[in-house]
Amino acid sequence: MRIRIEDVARAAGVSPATVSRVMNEENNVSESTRQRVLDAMKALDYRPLASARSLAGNRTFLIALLYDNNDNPSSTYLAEIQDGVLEACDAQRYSMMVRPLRMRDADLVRRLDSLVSDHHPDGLILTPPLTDFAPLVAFLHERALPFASVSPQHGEGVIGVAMNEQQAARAMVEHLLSLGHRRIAHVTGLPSHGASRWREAGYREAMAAAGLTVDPALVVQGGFTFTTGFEAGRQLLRLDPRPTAVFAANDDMAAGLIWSAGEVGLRVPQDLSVAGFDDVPLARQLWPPLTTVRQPSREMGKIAAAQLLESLRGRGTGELVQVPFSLELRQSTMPPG
Amino acid sequence: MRIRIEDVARAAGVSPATVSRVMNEENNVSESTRQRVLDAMKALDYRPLASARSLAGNRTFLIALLYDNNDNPSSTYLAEIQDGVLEACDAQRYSMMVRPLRMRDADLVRRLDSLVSDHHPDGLILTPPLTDFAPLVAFLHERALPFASVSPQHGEGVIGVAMNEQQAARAMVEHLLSLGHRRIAHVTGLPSHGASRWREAGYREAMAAAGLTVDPALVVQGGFTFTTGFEAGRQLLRLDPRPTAVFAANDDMAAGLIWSAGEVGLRVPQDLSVAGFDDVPLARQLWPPLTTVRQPSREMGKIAAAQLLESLRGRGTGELVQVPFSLELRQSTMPPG
DNA sequence: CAGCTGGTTGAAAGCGCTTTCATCTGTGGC
DNA sequence: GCCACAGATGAAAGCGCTTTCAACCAGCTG
Repeated sequence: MRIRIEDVARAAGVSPATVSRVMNEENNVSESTRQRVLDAMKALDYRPLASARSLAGNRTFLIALLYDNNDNPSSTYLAEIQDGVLEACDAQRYSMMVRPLRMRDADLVRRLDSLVSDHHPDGLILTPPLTDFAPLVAFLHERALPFASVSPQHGEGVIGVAMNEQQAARAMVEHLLSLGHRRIAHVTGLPSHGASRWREAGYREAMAAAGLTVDPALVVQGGFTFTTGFEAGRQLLRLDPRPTAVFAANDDMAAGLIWSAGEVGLRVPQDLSVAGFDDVPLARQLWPPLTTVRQPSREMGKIAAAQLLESLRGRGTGELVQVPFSLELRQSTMPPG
Repeated sequence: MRIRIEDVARAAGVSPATVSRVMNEENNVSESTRQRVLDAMKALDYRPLASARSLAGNRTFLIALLYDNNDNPSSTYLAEIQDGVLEACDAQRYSMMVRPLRMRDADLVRRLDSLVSDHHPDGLILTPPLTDFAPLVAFLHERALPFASVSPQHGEGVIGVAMNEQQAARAMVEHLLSLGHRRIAHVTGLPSHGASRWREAGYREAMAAAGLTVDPALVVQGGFTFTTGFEAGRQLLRLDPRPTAVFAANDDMAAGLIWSAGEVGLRVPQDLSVAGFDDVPLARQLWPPLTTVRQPSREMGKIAAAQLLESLRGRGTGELVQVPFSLELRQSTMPPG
């Protein structure tokens, strides 16, 4: 019924061992043999049985995506990362499993342990804020499990992918400055996230470079959610003088800001410019469409997975790939009235 | 190093065959032996190697979650389903893989075929709108692959989970009627989705039961996204007389409606009541918080997976489980001014 | 030209489980 | 009290790959 390696071997006139070598891209097979085997595999539409490969080869062709769906409000962001990872896995016939974890739970490591012991993934992908959670990272090192990180806070010796968020934030604030804004507020995210710190640093850097001192009242702590953005907006719009522009650390909070402006009868962007960060689908769905920093999340997931898979094969550079950001200038920003 | 079945057998004073029988919950093992084996497994913290079980037992302990991330705008909904499925898998030591597909792509079946041929999942879970996509379902039947559906349109002989959406929609519209609204508009979803049809049917049913004829202008076609809700709102609010309440087929569109009201200076709920469907996190994040129908997506994912796993073991009832809905009455609705 | 080397290839022994089949034990029917 | 029989258990043969090890075959070296 099922085509086995033996069938391919027979068709190609070689031994199963040779077919196996071809499948695993070993380099001690002569080119002519290699071609014959590849042809036979294609002709028979051969699909190696994953469990047999795993059992004999002591690897699973499985990677696990870890995320915190509790401290990470934006399921859209995670969904995009996941899609990217899947795409990379697909290309290499790996499969992906996912594991939601909660940094708050005391048994995070135990849950991770059970994942690892039960399924033996060949490697893992960490997403923020898990990337820098010490107990988790320590566990992975202890078990010598390869992993790649998406946007880790500490990038030394880590493989994965990152974007220069500080520089991106600075560029966005410089855009607001170039429109003529001077009283620019900032709503931060959760302090435990690198994203929050980088974006605030970029904001301060741009302001300082423009020779402006930041009024402490203009920086409000948010939590990456619509609601926290909404509340930060209420607080900022009560100020006198009011800010003419607000840079929010993510799009969800920017949406909340726009909403709070509407509540007190201010119009965006005529009375208040609002800029966000991430470019989630919501950004284009808002009214007015949101000026924001585009973070290529899907692409980042794909790169992280590709980096991991490369390193699993003992190839690859094992570095932290930097992806470029871009500013999406839409209708939520304009020069101050 | 690793504890194998043989080690457990030795510790329990039985043969590996018996340990295997205990693991697989076969019923031809004496109770005393069973206990001894279970104790030994626990004492040694034995974790059977999945690939060995798969190879010998001809099953993979793997299920695949299929979704369409193209025609299904709400990544939140999918994320919740996914979490529920994971929870059920976890409990039974199954693992889950995910596969995004696009109904629009001609090669959907080919992509599914490659998933099945490469990974041999023991079963699948279908989410809307894939649940009723004929080529997909036909393929699964042809391959005799077990599957469970979440909210299928045709429930006969299908195992899975569903909610009576029509009844829920009717209840929501009845709530609006009870507040005193008479001119109630409805924004539909994508016509290919059962959700869209059921919700509209519930709306019409409630209106008819109240003895009201539905002005055709009050029913606007949307597409489940914020933007389509926003545009439907613009259209509805231009009507004269205006509707005093709108029931949107999902929360995203309800958010768009609220936004469109703001644009023309109408306040929700004083000038316009808005109700949604699904109760995604956004519903609570909006201002005002959205009155909506709670659909327990996470729970539904969990139930679908549990049903599938039961049926894989040859147990279970193999039916379509009905979950209850509830109305979340929040601040976006009030009696007409 | 014998001996060596390095590159190719195949035979065969597992990897850690499941499952068949045979064996063994205790039970009830006559 | 003996035999047939059902239930409980173990021995052993795989499941479909990978990998070690040995064999083989040029092509060189001295």
